[in-house]
Amino acid sequence: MASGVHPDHNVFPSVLKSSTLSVDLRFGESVHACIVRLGFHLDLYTNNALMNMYAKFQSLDMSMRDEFYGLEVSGGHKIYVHEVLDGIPERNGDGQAKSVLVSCNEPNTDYRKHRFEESVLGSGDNVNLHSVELPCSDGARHVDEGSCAKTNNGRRLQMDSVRKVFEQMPTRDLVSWNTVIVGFARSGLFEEALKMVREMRNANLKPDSFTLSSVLPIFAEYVDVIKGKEIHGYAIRHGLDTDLFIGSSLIDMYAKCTRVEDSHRVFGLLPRRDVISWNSIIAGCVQNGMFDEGLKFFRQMLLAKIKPRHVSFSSIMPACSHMTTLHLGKQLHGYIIRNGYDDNVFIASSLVDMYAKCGNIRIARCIFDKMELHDMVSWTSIIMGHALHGYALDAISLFEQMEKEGVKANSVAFVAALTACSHAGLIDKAWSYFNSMTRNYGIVPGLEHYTAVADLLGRAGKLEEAYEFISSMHIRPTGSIWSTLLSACRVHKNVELAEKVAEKIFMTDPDNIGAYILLTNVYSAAHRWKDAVRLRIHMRNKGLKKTPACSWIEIKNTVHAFAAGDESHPCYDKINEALNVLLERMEQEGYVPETKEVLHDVEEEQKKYLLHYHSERLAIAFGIISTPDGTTIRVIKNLRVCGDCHTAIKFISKIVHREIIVRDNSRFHHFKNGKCSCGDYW
DNA sequence: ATAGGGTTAG
Repeated sequence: MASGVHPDHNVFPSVLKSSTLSVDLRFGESVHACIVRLGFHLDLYTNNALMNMYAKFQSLDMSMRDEFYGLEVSGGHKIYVHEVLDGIPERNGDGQAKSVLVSCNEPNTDYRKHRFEESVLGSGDNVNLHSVELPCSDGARHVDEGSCAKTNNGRRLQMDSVRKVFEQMPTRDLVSWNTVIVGFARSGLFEEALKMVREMRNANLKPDSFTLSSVLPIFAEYVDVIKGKEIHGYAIRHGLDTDLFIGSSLIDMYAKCTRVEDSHRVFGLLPRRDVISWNSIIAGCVQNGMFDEGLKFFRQMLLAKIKPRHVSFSSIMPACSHMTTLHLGKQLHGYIIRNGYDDNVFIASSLVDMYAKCGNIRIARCIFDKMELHDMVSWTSIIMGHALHGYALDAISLFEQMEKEGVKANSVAFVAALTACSHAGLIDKAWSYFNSMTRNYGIVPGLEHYTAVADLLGRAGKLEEAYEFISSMHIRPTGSIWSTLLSACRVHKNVELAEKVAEKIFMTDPDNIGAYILLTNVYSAAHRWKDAVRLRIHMRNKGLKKTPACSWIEIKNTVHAFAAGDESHPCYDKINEALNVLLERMEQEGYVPETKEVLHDVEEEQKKYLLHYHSERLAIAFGIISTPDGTTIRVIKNLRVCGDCHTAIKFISKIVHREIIVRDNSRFHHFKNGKCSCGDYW
C-alpha cells in the first residue's frame, strides 16, 4: 500500500483538508501528530492548513454534512475515515496514533475497510498519501457527531489549538493571520478576532479581501454600522468594494443594521452576482420586513439562471409566513422537495412556521414529526404554531417534550409558551412559565414576554392587574402593549381604565388610529354617545381616517378580499342569498345578534344588517358557496375576532358542518360544531 | 493553505 516515497510539503495541506472535511477531530489530531513526527511542524503551508482544520472543527454543523460525500485526496481517491481505534495523540505532541479505520472509493471495487497500525499514514515510515491505494465502494461515509464541537466550550478549546499552532510558527503570512481571525470570528470571540486584525497591521500586513469579509459579519452581529462603514471605506480605498465576498458581507451587514437601502446600493454596484450575493439581498429584504421586495429579488435570481440553494429557501420562506400566502409557500415547498432540500433543519423549520402561519397546523405538525432532528428553533416554531391556533395544551406538552429531550428553551421559546397560555386563559401556567424563565433560566423578560402576560390578564378581565403589571415593567411600555390592554377594556367594557390607557398611548403616539377607534367603541358600548361623537370629530379634524375592517379568503390561488357591506364582488348576489339563508338558520338555532355596540344613530333593523354584512361573514359565505362540502374554510380578518363575530361564526360552523378557521392579526380560531378551539378567550 | 448568505418573537 505504501510506495515509500518521502512526503514533500504539499502532502500535509492536502491531507489536512481531507481531515477538515471528515468532521473527525481525532483523525485530524493523529495527522497533526504525524506532522510533528515527520518534522513538518515548521512548514508555513502545513501550519496554515493545520490551523484551518482546528478552526473548522468548531463551526461544522449538521447542515454542512449534506454537502460532502467523501474526502477528495489528490489522485482522485476519496478517503473515508471510519474510526480511530485508540491512542489519541496529545495535541502538538509526539504522535501516538495507533490505528484508524478508513476506506477509499475507487470504481468497480467492493466495499472494504482498511486497518492501519500505528497511524493513518502507515507504521511510522514515511508514507506519501498520494500513492496510497485503497479499493472500496463509494457508500462509506463516516460522521462523528461527538467531534462536532458546537458548544462554546468546544469552540474555545479548538481555538486554543489554533492559537498554539499560530504561536509556535517561525514565520507567518497573510493566510496565517486570516485563518486565525476567521477562526475567532466564527467561534464568537469577536474581540479576539479584532485584536488579531490590529496585531496583523502592526506586523506590517495589509488586510485583504479575506480579512474584510471575515470581519464584516462581526459588525453585522454587533449592529455597528459605524465600524461596518469604516470597513466599507477601507474596501473602497483599496479597490475591494466590488469583490464578491466583501460585497455579500456588506449587503448583509447593512441589512442587519436595518440599512437596507445601503444593501441595495452595494448589490447594484456589484459587477457580478453569485448565489450568495443574491441570497444576501433576499435575506436582507425579508429580515427588514420588505417581503414583496424579497420575492422580487428571488424571482430575478431565478430569471438570472442562478440555481437557488438551501439558504435561498430558508431566507425567502418567512416572507410567505408573514404575508400568509399559502399558495406561494406551497410552490416553494414543491421546489424544495423536488430538489431534495427537505431534510435541512433550517428549511424544515421555516416550512413548519409557514404552514402554521398560513393556517394549516396539521401539515406543519406533519413536517415537524418527519424531521430527524429537532433543534430549538424547530421546537419553537411548532409550539408557537399550536399556540397561535389555540391548542394551548398541545403547545404546553410540546414544550415539556422539548425540555425532556434536552433542548433548552431560550427566550423565544418562552414567548411561544406564554402565547399559548394567553390564547387559552391559563393564568397560573403563564405565571409559572414567567417566573421559571426569570429564576431558573436567567432570561430577562423582553417586551414580547410582558405583552403575552399583559394580554392574558386583559383577556381574562383582570384589567387592574394588567395595568399594574405593565406599569411595573423594567422597560418602558410601548404603545402596542398599552393597546392590548385598551382592547381588553373594550371587551370588558371598562370606560375609566380605557381612558387612562388611551392617555398613555396618546402621550407617545398622538395619531394612533387604532387607539381612537377602540376608545370610540368603548364609549359606544357604554352608551356614552356624546364622547364617542366628540372623539370622531376630533379624529376628523386631525385628518385621521379609519381603515375599514377587511377580510380575505384564498381560493384556488386567488385572494378574494371583502370589506363590510362590500357589494363589488362578482358573486355578490349569490353571497347575499347565502347570507340570508344562513341568518335565518342561525336565528332558528338561537343566535341573537349583539347590536348594542354598533352605531347608536342607526335603526335597529339597519344595525342587524350592518352586523350581518361584516367582512368576515361575506368572506365565509363566499367560501361556503365556492368550495365543495367538507372543505375547511380559512379566512383572514384584520381585526380581533371577538364578541358578536365570535358567536356568529360558532353558529355558522354548526349549521354548515364545516371547520372554519379565522385568523385575526396573528391568532387562529378553529370553529367546529359550534365550538371554538380557544374557548371564549378572544 | 484562508473568506461571504439561512429558520423561531402578541
